[in-house]
Amino acid sequence: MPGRLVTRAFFEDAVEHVAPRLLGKLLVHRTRAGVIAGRVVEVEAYLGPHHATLDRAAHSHRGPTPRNQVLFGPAGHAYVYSIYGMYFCMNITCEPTGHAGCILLRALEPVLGLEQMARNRLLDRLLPFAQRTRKGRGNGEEENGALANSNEMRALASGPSRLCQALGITRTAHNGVDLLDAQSALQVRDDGFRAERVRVTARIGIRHAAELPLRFCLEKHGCVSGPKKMSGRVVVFE
DNA sequence: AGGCCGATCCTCT
DNA sequence: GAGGATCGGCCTA
Repeated sequence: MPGRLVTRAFFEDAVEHVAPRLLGKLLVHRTRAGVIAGRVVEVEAYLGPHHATLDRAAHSHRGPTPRNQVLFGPAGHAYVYSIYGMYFCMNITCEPTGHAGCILLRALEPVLGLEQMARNRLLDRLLPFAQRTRKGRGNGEEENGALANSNEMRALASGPSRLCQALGITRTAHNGVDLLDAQSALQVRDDGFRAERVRVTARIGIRHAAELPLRFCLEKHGCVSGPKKMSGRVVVFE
């Protein structure tokens, strides 16, 4: 398993604060077929109903329901829901118990298990690419900008439902899972990667509260989803 | 590069 | 009964 487990305290903070810091962390899935892992390169924050700003795009904005109850529980757990009858999206719960702030994972850079990702995504034409790629064979410490920029790499896990499909994340198997437990099949880990330039923009694909600047991505990273031309502003981390 | 469309079904009102 | 934190295919330019 690459890197080290992230701490609970990291996620027990205000969601707007945690979201940009989550960029660069690893989402790791231990499966029978082997370890599948990706680096978080794009996220969106969703505000709980306790927040001063009402976020009508958040699933929690009218309070707890059977679907969203995980959001009101402790930080560092997976909230996985199904959408459009055919896909899943995954969030990570933040803030103390009772506060429903969460972070939607929107895109990963494939790091380990690229061949399994291609199979899970039903992209058989990408199997040769995944086998050829160093990272796919598991010795993947090296960062290769050209590879991260390739259409093949982007096709694997750029998009909230694509990344769930690539890692094999489903609601029945993973909703409510503790991502910070060494026993869990699904974990968030830190391998020392530090984000330098983070772009902040409006969130994608929502009707309500569409103007809030709550989408965060690694600046100029080839695996970020959505339009290539981006507005918003860039924040430099030291 | 960007816009429109249909698939498909769960959730909440 | 309506709508949705999407995706992939197909269209125009």
